[in-house]
Amino acid sequence: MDSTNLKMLAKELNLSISTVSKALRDSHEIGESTKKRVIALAKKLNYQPNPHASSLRKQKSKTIAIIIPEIANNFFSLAINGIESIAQEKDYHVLIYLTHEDYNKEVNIIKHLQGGRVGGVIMSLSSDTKKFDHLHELTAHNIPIVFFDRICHEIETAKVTTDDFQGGLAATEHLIINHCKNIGFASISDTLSIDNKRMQGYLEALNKHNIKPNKSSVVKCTNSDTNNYNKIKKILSGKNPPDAIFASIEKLAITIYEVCEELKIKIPEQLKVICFSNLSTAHLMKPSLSAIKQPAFEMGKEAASILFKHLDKNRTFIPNEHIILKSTLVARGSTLIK
Amino acid sequence: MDSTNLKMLAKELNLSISTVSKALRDSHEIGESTKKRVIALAKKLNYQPNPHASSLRKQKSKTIAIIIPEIANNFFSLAINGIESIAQEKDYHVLIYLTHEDYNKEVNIIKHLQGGRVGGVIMSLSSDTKKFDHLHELTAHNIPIVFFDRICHEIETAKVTTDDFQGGLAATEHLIINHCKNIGFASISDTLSIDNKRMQGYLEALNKHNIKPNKSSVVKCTNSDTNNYNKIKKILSGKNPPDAIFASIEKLAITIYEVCEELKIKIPEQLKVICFSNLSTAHLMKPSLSAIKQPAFEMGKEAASILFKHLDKNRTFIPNEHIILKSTLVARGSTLIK
DNA sequence: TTTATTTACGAAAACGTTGTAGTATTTTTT
DNA sequence: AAAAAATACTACAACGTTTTCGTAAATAAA
Repeated sequence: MDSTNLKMLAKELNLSISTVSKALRDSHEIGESTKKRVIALAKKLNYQPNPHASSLRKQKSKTIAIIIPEIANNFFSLAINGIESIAQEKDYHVLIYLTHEDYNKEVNIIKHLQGGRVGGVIMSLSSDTKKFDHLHELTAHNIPIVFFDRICHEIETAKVTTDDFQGGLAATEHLIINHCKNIGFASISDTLSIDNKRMQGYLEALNKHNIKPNKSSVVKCTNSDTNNYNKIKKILSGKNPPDAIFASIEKLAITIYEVCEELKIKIPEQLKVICFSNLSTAHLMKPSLSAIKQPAFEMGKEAASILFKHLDKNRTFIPNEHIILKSTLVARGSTLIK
Repeated sequence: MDSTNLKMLAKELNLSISTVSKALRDSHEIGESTKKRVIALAKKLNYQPNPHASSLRKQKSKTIAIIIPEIANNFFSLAINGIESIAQEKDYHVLIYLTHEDYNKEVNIIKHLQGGRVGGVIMSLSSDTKKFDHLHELTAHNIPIVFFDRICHEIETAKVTTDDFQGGLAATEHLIINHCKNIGFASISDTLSIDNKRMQGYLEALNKHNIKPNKSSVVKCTNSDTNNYNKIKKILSGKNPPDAIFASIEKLAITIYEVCEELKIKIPEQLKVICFSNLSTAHLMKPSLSAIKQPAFEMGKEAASILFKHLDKNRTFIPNEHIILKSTLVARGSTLIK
């Protein structure tokens, strides 16, 4: 790291370090001709200011952290894309942390960030996060958090989600309209707000159409794929199996497809499937997967915009605000009446 | 950012800053009882060292950058997963940058990193990168780069790929064995080494089986999906269309599926398709997609391990080394003889 | 007992920036 | 012509660490 610094530029130009620093930041205190000389040499020597020195001095870092449960998932990678697009534009840097749905990892990551490595955080909760002390602590250290999708109501800040209740309602009504009578719901978490909202939408749809919810049709899934596989298999091979399942997340729909393959259950004839999903190959699946598609990219953009807006103004407290973007139902083969 | 720092700890404990600093890093210069006192208070006050100060002083940052063309792609997100798993273990932080296959963005990102924000870089080239000055410059600034998948031969360093030639050979032979006579190749880039290698494997397979390569069967694709769509459509609707296509990357196979849907070409009956892919839903597609599957997660892990090994030893120069991991052919419906 | 050596700490100088508080000039105002 | 203000710079003190170099006191070796 023996790269050019202000000192070297100053010596070369016979100027003081302060003058060079100010010239590069286009201060009015510096004469035009000097500015030009400085900028020319800086360019020639490919000067890049040392970000650590700068962050230390200014006590802020033009860096944010994204904390998400996983990355091999279209929703989250699209959201990252959205965040990154704004970050690149605003000249911010993006650190990425994965919790792998593990509360302890989430806590560790957050603790680490208390040191001031980042100016702010954009995050989506791990599915087994039930306590929020670590998040309170972070905001107490003046590091703002903006939540997207898997938000935390306990923290006063900005939150970006889609209309999950509406989505759950629409998905379930779509199934009802397509003649399903015994509709199951596959959930991922008891605590996650989005999961609850989706389930409430589901229940509301049943209620609206005078279908009384069958308690055994709600499959509480976990982070273990094999576990989920077995649970779903049990339900689908039991007596009085559902004729449709609305899955809270894409991963569960995949598992449902796999179980159906093993059990030779035909989708959509015997079982209709719909889920929240951003799969790019949903339309090429067998059968093509009906989905509630979230504007993942826009959600990322929105969350990032809000965060940067506050960081740029040195506001470390972000008031409560709930941005709700619309998701859209894309009906495909998996819910088709045959 | 008014978090506890060494000064506060020192004052509280009636010790000097140096003593506290040394105690926290378990220096032999400090007595056991003092160490305990310091550590206890640090824990109580939730002390996190300021990473900027530390990086500035030590002239290294426990941070690396991942530079990749895109993220909404299973291969790259799995690779990130692999990198992150090692980073978390080694207590490194990971910055992420996307080039969106744009050479100019790649150059800008690299230039930015010259300031010393990161200790090293793990990257996969953009598909339109033909010049490598920016990369040479970065290594000249003592910031090592480890390449994975889309590697750059011009830079002397470690590179992690799969056996792309073998993969191309295997994929093509698989098609030949399945009675294909007129096999096309869909490429993404003239310059990308992996693409070339895969194509060479393809050509070698043809040669080995005495099939003379049909020049018009090599589709040179770009970064524009619609462009690719049209090119593929043209070939498939022209006269003497291929009876199989081997696509260099997954995205192109998706496009082929889409074109076939429009043209009502049946896969695999009329056209067999195989590609390099890490799609998690390949087995659920219609038809299920035959693929050369790369060990993306392991590639990321490997690249990260090599980089961290050097960084931990303060070696900024990484000697040439080419790690070649095995990819595996997974034959599925899209190449089945019917 | 005297001289080394070890132990346990502290003072101070970096690291590269940025921002405040000067200070000579020059220019403008009275 | 004197006073005020603007211009174009420089010196220096932070920011929070880490590390080198001291240095007393305690212990060991001579």
